[in-house]
Amino acid sequence: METSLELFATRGFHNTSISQIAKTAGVSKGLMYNYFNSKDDLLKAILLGAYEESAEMITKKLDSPDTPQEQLEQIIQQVLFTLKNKSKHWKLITALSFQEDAKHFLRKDLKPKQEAIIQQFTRIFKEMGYDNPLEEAYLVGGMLDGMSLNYMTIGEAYPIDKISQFLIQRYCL
Amino acid sequence: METSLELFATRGFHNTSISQIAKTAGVSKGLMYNYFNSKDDLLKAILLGAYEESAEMITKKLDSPDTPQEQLEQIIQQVLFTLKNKSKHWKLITALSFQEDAKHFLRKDLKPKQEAIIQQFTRIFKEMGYDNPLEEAYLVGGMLDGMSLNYMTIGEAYPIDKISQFLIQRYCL
Amino acid sequence: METSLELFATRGFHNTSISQIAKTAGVSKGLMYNYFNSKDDLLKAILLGAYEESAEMITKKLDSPDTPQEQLEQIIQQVLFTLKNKSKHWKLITALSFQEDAKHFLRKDLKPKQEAIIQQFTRIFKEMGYDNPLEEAYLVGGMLDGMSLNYMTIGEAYPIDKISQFLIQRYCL
Amino acid sequence: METSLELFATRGFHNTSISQIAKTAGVSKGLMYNYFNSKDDLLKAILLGAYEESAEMITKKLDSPDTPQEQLEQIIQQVLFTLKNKSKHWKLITALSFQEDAKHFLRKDLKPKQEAIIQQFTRIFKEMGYDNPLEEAYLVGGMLDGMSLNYMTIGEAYPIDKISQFLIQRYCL
DNA sequence: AATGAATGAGAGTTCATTCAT
DNA sequence: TATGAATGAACTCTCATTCAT
Repeated sequence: METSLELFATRGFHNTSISQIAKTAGVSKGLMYNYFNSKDDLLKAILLGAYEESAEMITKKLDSPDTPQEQLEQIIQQVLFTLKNKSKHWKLITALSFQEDAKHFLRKDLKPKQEAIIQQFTRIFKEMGYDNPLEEAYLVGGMLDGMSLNYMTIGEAYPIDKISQFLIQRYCL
Repeated sequence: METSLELFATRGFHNTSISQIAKTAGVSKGLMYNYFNSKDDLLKAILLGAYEESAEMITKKLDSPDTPQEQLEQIIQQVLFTLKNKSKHWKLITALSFQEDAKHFLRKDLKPKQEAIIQQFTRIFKEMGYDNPLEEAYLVGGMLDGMSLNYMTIGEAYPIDKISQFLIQRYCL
Repeated sequence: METSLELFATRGFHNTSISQIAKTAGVSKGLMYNYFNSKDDLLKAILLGAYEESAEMITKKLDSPDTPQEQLEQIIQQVLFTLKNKSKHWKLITALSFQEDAKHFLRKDLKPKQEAIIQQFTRIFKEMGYDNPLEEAYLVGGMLDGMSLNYMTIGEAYPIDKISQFLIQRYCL
Repeated sequence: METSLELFATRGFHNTSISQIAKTAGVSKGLMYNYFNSKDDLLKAILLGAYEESAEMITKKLDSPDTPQEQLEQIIQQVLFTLKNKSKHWKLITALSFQEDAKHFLRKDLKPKQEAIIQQFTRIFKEMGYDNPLEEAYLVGGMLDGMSLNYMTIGEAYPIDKISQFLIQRYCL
């Protein structure tokens, strides 16, 4: 699964063959089918793992008792941390979200998570006294998505730390 | 090329066969190879077309003699307009930017365009008297990217007009 | 289709690979899929051909205006002729009738044909004044089936001509 | 072996995997290879068992001291009994007899048995005073084969009891 | 005696590409 | 210019068989 994630994320799902995965992982092609019924099955297993590992990280600290500013900062830091540590998971998920056939599977689980984050943002901005908390939430949410997109495609060449630091300074201090 | 773009964008490059394109376009498989040396070649031709049609739209009005605020609004409107009218182009480009092997080709042309926009933003924010014009430019640029990402994957369910309106109101009025 | 029939009939459907057929027929594996969507499709095409060519031969002369004895002889001769000239078709069909999954397809077309023959026999025996025409029909029908079975599996070593001659002499003279 | 016979007869040899047999029989795949060197070996063992159990049944009562008519009836009854009680064995054997590569193995043992029956029939018909005892033997033998074929492929829908009863009445009473 | 993880050859199938027409 | 029959490499997947335990 690790090798698969690695290859799926860097070369794309359809661009990665089972043979390739098996050879890279140092096992036989046949063995893969002892653990996963199909290539799609393997993908699903990886995505499920990604959800449990990453999506949870993003939402786990949201109900802490801090000030709205601190909460917002925590979420941003959390997104940043997840993005850096689980970049392959997110790269894969984002890439798949462009494929019509994979969408159905992703939508089911991905959408609620996204909406939960937007709701958190909205609540926080409301507590911070903003006039249009929902719109502000969408702005910041979009900002984080855009930041992620750039980091995922460009990688370390994208000055993610400086930007996120500026974002925090802008909204939380 | 039109049919190819349509299919590549909705079904994915690897998920679309030459036969499929030919049949949809109403020509023979063989004829395609009179105009394009390979499937990759066809993709490159489409991407080049996409650049000429879309990327240009984004940058064309930047040297107009308006106020910085008006210039910023114009760029945002331009991005919005392009996103809506050339959504297939951008969907394809963005989806491909996740694949390591396609990156080389894209990077070459895509990066300068992106940097040009960031520079425009930076100049504008400097003229508007912002303290950290570069960082501010990255924020707004990221915001537009995030907005685009959401629109490309979610589609009309994403309230792109309301959000972009709010963005303009926030920065330009 | 000719090569496929040959191989399916002698080696069995599951025992014959597409590669084998293609190589024997002197074409590429890929070409097979220009004409047949799948191996099953190929089999169906062959079986349909078999029906049109053979089953028809068996029933075509049944409404001739001869005496019952002559009619019976004609049917027997027809079966014999078909068996000898289309032995591969019948070998394949009979072999398949043992496979649970092929049965559905075969039953649909095969059963009516069989019943038609039994009915012809019954009518003939009734006209010939037999006491139990239906039972007699089943006997002769079974006899022909058994004769076919032996001829299909043993081949020329089975004295089919002598036996059918005796059968005719027994019932028709 | 029991499970294998069951599966081979109903689903076909090539359609039945070792895994399937092992799972159905409740043992491990590996264990099967402690008792049989290969899948072919397993098939041979089953076929040998089939011969010992079934073919013997058919011939065992032939040298009884009854009248020819009674002997003939006994053989027919025996075939009928065997067919009904060992239908899976015969189904498998008959299905295999269509495959060129299995033939060699089957021919060796099957042919003598068949010829023995024909000889018995011939002797009986000679004792009964028939003019062409050998031909008559072939007719009745073929009749039994045809009856078996129909019963094996159609199953209970084939009126085997009525037909065999009529056959007995025809020749033995 | 018994297991099942592991292998690899080979199955059916797809598809980018070529080329005679 | 235009076709589509033909190819062959590569794909996903299956399964008989082996072997360390």
